Amino acid sequence: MNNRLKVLRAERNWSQAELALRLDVSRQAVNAIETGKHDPSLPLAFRIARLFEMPVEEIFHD
Amino acid sequence: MNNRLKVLRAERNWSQAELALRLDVSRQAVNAIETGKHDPSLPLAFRIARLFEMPVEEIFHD
DNA sequence: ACACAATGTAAGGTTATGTTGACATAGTCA
DNA sequence: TGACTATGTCAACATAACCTTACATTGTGT
Repeated sequence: MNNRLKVLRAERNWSQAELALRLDVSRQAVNAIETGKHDPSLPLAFRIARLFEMPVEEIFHD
Repeated sequence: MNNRLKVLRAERNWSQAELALRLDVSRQAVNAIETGKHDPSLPLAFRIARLFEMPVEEIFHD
């Protein structure tokens, strides 16, 4: 699973810590997703999509 | 996470076993998702969406 | 150069997701 | 009735996801 998290975050000038806070996960969890270490759970993927106000499919691929 | 799997499957007259085959998971995994025992992983959610040819958001809620 | 913020990474743990195998129940059909 | 299908469920297990704590590295600004 590829994702555009890093770009979307950069567009908003958020740090990983800031994003983590908004998603209610640890900064390391955000980092792990961005660096492709693992995929988010479905509920977390939905929280991410809602936060960036776009469909899940526009953030995650493959 | 709520989902419309059971309905979508019924619309196509597929058994859980048939759906499981198409998704390349066990029948029990399909059953567990339908009965709300757990959420699918993000990759599996994408496979489901692709199979039913609709956005992830139209199948899963909450 | 120095301090500090941001990011990457690692170890060790808990919970979630998915597997196989097995069994119970209800419905269908020859 | 007896065989078969679909569904729900359980147990035991493996791996993935996510957590915390901690430390290393990289980037930024004075």
